[in-house]
This record gives sequence, structure tokens and C-alpha cells, in this order.
Amino acid sequence: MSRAKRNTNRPARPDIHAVARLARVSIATVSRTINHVATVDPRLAQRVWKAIDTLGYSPNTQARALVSGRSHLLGLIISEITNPFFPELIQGFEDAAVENGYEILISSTNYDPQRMELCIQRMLERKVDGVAVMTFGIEGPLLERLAQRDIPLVFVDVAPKGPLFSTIEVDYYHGIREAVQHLAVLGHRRIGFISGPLHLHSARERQSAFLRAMGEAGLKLTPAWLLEGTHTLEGGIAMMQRLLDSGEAPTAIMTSNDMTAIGVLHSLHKAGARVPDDFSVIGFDDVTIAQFTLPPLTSVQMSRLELARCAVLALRDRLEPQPVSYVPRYKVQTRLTVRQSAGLPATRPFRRANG
Amino acid sequence: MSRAKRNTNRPARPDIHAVARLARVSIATVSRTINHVATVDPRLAQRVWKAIDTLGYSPNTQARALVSGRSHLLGLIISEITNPFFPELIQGFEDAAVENGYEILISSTNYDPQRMELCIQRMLERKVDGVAVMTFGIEGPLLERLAQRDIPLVFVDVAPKGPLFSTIEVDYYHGIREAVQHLAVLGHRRIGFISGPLHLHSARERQSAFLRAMGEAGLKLTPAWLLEGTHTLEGGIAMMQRLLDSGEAPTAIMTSNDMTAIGVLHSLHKAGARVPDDFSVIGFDDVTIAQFTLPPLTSVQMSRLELARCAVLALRDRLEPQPVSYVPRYKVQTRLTVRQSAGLPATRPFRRANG
DNA sequence: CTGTTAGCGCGTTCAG
DNA sequence: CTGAACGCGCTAACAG
Repeated sequence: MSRAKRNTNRPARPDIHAVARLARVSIATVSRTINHVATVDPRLAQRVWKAIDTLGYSPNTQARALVSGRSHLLGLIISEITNPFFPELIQGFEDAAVENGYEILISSTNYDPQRMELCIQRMLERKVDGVAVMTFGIEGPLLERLAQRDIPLVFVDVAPKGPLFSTIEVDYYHGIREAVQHLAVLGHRRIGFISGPLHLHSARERQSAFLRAMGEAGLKLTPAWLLEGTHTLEGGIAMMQRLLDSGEAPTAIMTSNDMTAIGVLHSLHKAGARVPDDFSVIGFDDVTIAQFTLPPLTSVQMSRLELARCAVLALRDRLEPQPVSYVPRYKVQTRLTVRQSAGLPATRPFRRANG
Repeated sequence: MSRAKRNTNRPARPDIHAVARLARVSIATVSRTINHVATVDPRLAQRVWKAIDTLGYSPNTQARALVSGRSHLLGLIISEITNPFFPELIQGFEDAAVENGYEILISSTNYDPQRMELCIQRMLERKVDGVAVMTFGIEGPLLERLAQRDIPLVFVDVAPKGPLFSTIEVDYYHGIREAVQHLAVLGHRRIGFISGPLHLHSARERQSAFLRAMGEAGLKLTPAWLLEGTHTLEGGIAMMQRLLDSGEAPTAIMTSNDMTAIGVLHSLHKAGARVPDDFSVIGFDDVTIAQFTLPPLTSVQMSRLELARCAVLALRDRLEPQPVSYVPRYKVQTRLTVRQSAGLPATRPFRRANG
């Protein structure tokens, strides 16, 4: 009498027993059918599916996770969701995850290593099957601790060693080279670069890609035009200000991310300079809002959707053994998106209205 | 031998039995201690906590959910994560949820009712305890189907009836009135309004708040200046264009959301008009990027953090009976954020450069 | 190929 | 106030 009679008038969610009863099979057969075990008699399977359909049954994820040890949950750790870089990444991650039968758990660190620990803690408690750490600024010691956990982890750029770690490489050079060449073709010779905080691996990568591209284009570098920003609007404003104050400014400015570029735009606007007539500006990331700036920002894009998809695949590959023929390649490209913030260099040097 | 000896050399996650053994109590006592049942002997509780600490034990969420029927997961359904309105909402939702001991499951509908169904399906399968539907555009028939499910739901603006439904009211009028008055004080008499798609409840609310505020400020309404937009950049561009083409344009334009306002800014820029010298513009939502536009956008803000917090509380109140003294009030305010896109009205009507 | 059975880890009765 | 026993819904052995 334990199970058979429970308040029967309430339309409780049907469980596996209900399906089994209706299909006149055992619960094991129902389980096998659902999990697509090949050795089920098609006729029985048919009955099971029909029963499932008429009852509106869907398996209890919790129970399934409890016994199988696999939650089909993927964690996604990002820096800050209000940073325009991330929403698209999340979108892609969600889509790719759902496509592969996973659900996602997001949390953001707000650039706080301690909070990052909490995020991971929470994820582990929820028994995620794997975690994508997409914060672009993970610290050494933290990595060490992560390495202890025995769940698959995927990172961007940084490549820690460990049997459960994967890395997604970003080919910064490709897009940045396109940008430099774009400027060179327009006639620019004097190009400045405002980098991100150089303690970030990804910021360093972008800067060196820029240096390399300049060299290859045969353009001379002016050290005074190589500035370290902060990947923020304020940083962009300040650094552009400095460039303007220095007397001799470049005709084009490239930046390490779009927020910096937008800061540059603000600085220029305030100084009375016009873009692209007086200065050309090229950003990096091609964040959604880049198309809404005045003028719309020419920017190097790294597909966040692609990045997210790679991350999901990297985790899936650890979780579900793939056929040997499958050779994973976790690499994402960057490309130049041309809009209207870069144009021909000014014929005469810009002079500030109020100076 | 069933449980006692399982591969013992691996440092498996400790379970409740391990804690019980170490604390020399039964697993029931451990369970009670963790769940803060008041009737546990403090001395035993002490031992239990110590054991938990030394073992680094944390309860298995899956098992707990399975047996208790409560997953401590909250669903959040939004329209589109790349819409700048939502990230901050998510942030607030996450924070509030975690504060209250919940984790969140997000999914986005992309304005597709069918996808919305899938989202809900997924959430139900994951056994979320409640769902916040923050899409600002839910359809009647869908609501009907939702009503069947017996889990708490919370909505914005729209107030379906049902014992498990909650509604968060937004006081659009407050902030919109501030905006109209702000313009009136600056000297504007000719104010236009570009609404959102009027089939959306929230768009209608905003529009009627505007109409009411105009009336109260003693300002006359010009029907030709009351346009229906689409809550998109393109809509803003098109409607502003129409205003400009009409020969007699208002000196100030208010919009139903920030994307529309940014479209207006673009339209104006293209026409050679300056903001706020030639036209004043006020947006709605005060999205993060409003501070990055040129000029920074004056906008009516509705605190997304507050909204999110309300949503979490509304769900929690259904889920965990609150003390009778607690009177919930799910209402969020709107306020004007003054930046630089609204100023004194132009002394002479704007004439297009190319016209 | 199918059914029976034993837990997954924990909350919760019900005796003590 | 505590502990033993049961079962949440399901998968994975094992028997038939």
C-alpha cells in the first residue's frame, strides 16, 4: 500500500511507474526506452512512447541526476553581466548547451577573486558536470585550487595543465592585422594603440598582435602612442586626452576593447574633433552597442557565439567520449567589422577649439 | 557490506553518514542540525558542525531536492539577453536569489511564443520552485496554459488571476512626470512622444503616463507628435525622420525606451542637428549604455535591480510562508536621471543642412 | 530482450 | 530530544 494509494484525485505529475503501468511493461523498459537503449523491442518502445505522450510524462531530472551522477548542468562563470561583452556570450552558451541537452548555471564574479570562489562553490554544490571560466582574468593561485576538483573546466586563452582542462585559443592576430591594414590602406601612417591592463593575458595578446601587425605593414611604432588603458570608458577618455595633450597625436587610434574606443570617442567629441574626419578609431570586441555609437564603430570582432559554442563543445567532449574520427579544434577567429569610425587621415593636423 | 566498503582510497565527497559517524550521532541529527531544527541538543549540534567543517561536507542538492520536493531553483524568463535592458535585471535577480538561498535558471524567448513554451518546459523539467516571467509581452493564450501548472509565477505589469500568480507593478507615471516637468521647466512647450508597440501593455502604460503628465503640466498635445515606434533603434530613426519631414517638429522628444531614443539621436545626427542645442531628447529605461551615448542620454530609469529583487521576493513569499506582520508590496518606482541630452529649447527652428 | 531488485543521498515519520 | 527505517524517482546490475 506504500505507493499504490496516495491521494489519487490530484493530477500529480506522472512518474515512471505510471508510464510502465499504462504501457504494460516494467519501469526498466520505460527507462531504457527513454534513454534510447538500442535493445528495446520496437513494439514495446512504441507503447511506451505513446503512454509517455498521453500522460504528458517527463523524467524527473533530480532523480536521474542523483542516481547517474550526471546533472546535465553546465556552469558558466563570467566577469560581469552588465559588461556588454558577455550577454552575447551567454546567449551562445545557452543555445549550444540546450542543443546538446544541457542546462546552464550562470554566475558572475564582478572581478572579485573571492566571489569567484563562491561561484565555484555554488556550482559544485549543484553538481554541474563542467564549468566554463570565461572571465579573461583568472589568477594563478585560484587555478591551483580549481585543479583539485575533478570536473572538466574550460578556459579562454590561458592554458593550465591538467587532464580535465581545455583551452580555447583566440586568434587575435588575424583581425587586428586586418584592422591595421585597413588603416594603412586608407593612408594612415601614424597609428596609436590603447591597450588593456597588461597584467591580463588577453590584453597582452592583443597588444603584441598589434605590434606584430604594425611591423608587417612596415609601419613605424611611436612608443608615446602605445598607452596602457583599463578596458573601461574612463580609461579610454583619459588616454585619448593624454594623446591629445601630447601635442603630436596619431591620426588613427586602435584600442584593446570597445569600451576604451567609446571613451576615445567621448574624449574626441569633447575636444571638438570629428570622427572619422579628424581621427580614425577602431575598437575591439565588436560589442552589440558598437553599432549604436556615433559614428558606428569600426571594430575587430571575435564571435562570442563561436566562442561560447567552442566552450560547450570542449566540455561535452570531456563528458561524452566522442568517436575517434572526431578531432576537436577549439579556436576562434577574429575579423574586422568595418563601420564608419575609420576613414581617410585628416589632411591637416587637428587643433583643439579651446586651445 | 553494501555501503561500508566502497573504494575507500579515493577521497570521495563525504556524505551525511560520514558526518554522522565522525560526530557520533545519527544521520537524522545531522540532517536536523543542517536544517536548523530548533530542538537539537546544542552540544550535539556543536559536534555536528565541527564534523561538517573538518570533512568539508556539503549536502547533495539533488538528493535533497528529490526528497523534499523543493529544488531551490528559480527560473527567470526574459525576452532577449542581448537587449541592454536585461543584463542588469539578471544581475539583480541572481544576487537576490543567492541571498535567499536560491540558484537561478535563465532562458530567453527571443520574442518567440513557441520558444517561450520550450523555456517553460525546460524549467518544469528541472523542477524550478517558481518562475519570473519578465518579458514585457506575454500573450493571453500562453498565460492560460501557464495557469495550469501549479508553481508560483511572477509577472511584470500584467496581472493574471490565479492563486499562484504575483504581479509587480511599475509606477511609470512618477518618472515620466518628472521628465515632462524637467522639459517644461527648461522652457519646452512642444514635446513629442515616440511610443513602443501599443499592443504591449507596458508600452501603453508609458504612453498614457506621458499623456497624463502633459495634461497636468498644462501642455497641449499635438497629435502629429504622438508616434508609435517599435522599441528598436530603427523605429527611433524612422519616427524621428518623420517628425523632421513633417515641417513642424517639436523641440523635445521623449521616447518609450532607450533604444528608440538612441535611434532619435542617430536620426538627428544624420540630419545635422545637435543635441541638446537643436533638440532635447529623453529616453526611458536608463539602460547601461545610456551613459555612453553622445551626448549622454537623459532618461527615466526604472531600477532593474529593484525589479529583480521584487520578483525574487514575490516568489519567496509564495514559497516560504512569511510572518503575518510581513506585508509584501511589489511595486517599483521610476525616476528621472538627468544627463546631457535635454537642454534649453532652440531659439530658432532647426533647418536641415541638406534641405 | 525484459523484469526484479538494490541503492543514489537525504528528509521525515514514528518509536523510544 | 534522538535514532532506525522508509521512500523520493530513477538507473544499473543481475536474473530470467
